[in-house]
Amino acid sequence: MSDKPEADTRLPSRRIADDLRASIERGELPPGGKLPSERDLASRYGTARNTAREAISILQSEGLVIAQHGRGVFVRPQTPLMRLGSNRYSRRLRSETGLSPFRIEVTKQGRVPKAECRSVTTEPPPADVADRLGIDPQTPVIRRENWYFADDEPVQVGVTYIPVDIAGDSPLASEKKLGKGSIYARFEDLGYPIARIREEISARMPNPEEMTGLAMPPGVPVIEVLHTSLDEQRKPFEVTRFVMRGDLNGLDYEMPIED
Amino acid sequence: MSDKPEADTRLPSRRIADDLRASIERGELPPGGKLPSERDLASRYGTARNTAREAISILQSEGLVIAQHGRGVFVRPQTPLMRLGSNRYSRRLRSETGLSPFRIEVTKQGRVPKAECRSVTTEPPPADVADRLGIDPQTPVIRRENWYFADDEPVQVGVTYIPVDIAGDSPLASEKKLGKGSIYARFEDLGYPIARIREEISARMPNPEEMTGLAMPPGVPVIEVLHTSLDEQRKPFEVTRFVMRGDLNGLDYEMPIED
DNA sequence: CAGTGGTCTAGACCACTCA
DNA sequence: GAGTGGTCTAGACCACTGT
Repeated sequence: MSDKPEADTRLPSRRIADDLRASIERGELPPGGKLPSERDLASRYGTARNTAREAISILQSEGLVIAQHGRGVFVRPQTPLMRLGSNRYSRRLRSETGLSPFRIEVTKQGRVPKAECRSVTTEPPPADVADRLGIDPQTPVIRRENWYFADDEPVQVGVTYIPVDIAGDSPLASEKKLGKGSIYARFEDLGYPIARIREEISARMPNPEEMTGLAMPPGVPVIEVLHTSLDEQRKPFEVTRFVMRGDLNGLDYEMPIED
Repeated sequence: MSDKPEADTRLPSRRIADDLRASIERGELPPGGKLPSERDLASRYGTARNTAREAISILQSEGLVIAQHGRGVFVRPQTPLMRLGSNRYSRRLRSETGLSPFRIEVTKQGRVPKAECRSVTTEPPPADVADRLGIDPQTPVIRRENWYFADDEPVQVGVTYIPVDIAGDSPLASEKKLGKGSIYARFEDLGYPIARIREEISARMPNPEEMTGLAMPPGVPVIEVLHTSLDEQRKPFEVTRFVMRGDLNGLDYEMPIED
């Protein structure tokens, strides 16, 4: 009856993927819910198991589902993003709470924050960092590598580069605790109050090291932020490269229009 | 002789992927260069073709290579990113050049910019947009959909939402040309000079519509920017959601530290 | 036309999880 | 031990690109 039934020209793998995606979007498969097994899908659609598997890998690359060996394939639960804001650097926030914005954000989500300085070394900086610092790429600088966790899950890494003639033998150059307030309180001690920031943002897929280091599920990009701190004379005194899991982090800037 | 030769415990597909990735990183396979064919790799490594194919799909999901049907698999050439900056909204830049920052950036790269307003409608906004505008999600607003191209390649989409009581029957509410200067010149005409902006940034994999609309290669994320324009009383008067190809676009903010 | 990637089949064995 | 995903094989046919 009615229209002539158009043949479904879609490939079997696409058809399975489309059906599953629709189920997810309609909410029939809720976040955290379990998809049918590969063997199940294959027999239901009358295909080989590999074809059902291909369908799932499409959804995986879209970041919609996550497979767990021996358990099943699950709809990726939507964790609310941590919103790192431009107020991250606010002096008032720093002194009022005594907490870093990272700790505030994570705590707000009911998770337990942890930050850890994994290494402090002296070495020549990458070319883009040297450029932002306005120095020669051969000149060694202090390099501090920081890891940030929520409930012991790694969520971002920050690598900070500081010219040696600025850090001197201050706490910034040593592996010991930085002391009260954030790293920017130490820069202030040294006569470099933070007055302006520049943040260059890009998104890309993680490389294998980031994939394991940040325990990234497939189908999730990273956000890379190249941060530069400027003092009142607009002189750069510190550059940090942040790499963050894109499924857990976001950015939130509010700023005046200048000119 | 020497050490006992440790067995290579890596899976065949990983081994092939690792070898190819190393070749790319060493520059033996330069950007734009062609990888060996799948059948080639399979026979070289003594595996089935599917295994070589799996290796390539790993590199593809890392955004390192791009496959072209009937031609081969190629190392993804690195196009320089367009850096959209906070100066995007600068009044001075607007009046000095008469060009939008998008046009300036694309032209700087030796490509031909094109912007096109694809539709202007009136409808209820998405929940997050209504929230930023401080209005009820049921209230219809003006919706303007803009597409941006470089050399006729789509690079980003922007969907702008404007409360009806602000747009009125001004050019903002019609499909006609907006006139000299950018859209912000029109808001200024209406008594809404842009004084501050808020930009909320996230990264994710494209959904199927974005994939086709922006002609996205696999293994490339999108950057989503939820932009809010505020007037001198910090009243929001416009929200735009930008979705940009992550392999062609980046952001560049410079701002003062407030407080 | 030959060569390429895209999709699929029908099996197989392994590693992991959970009752 | 039953059920799950992870990997692999050895084929097949198709669609697309080049000459």
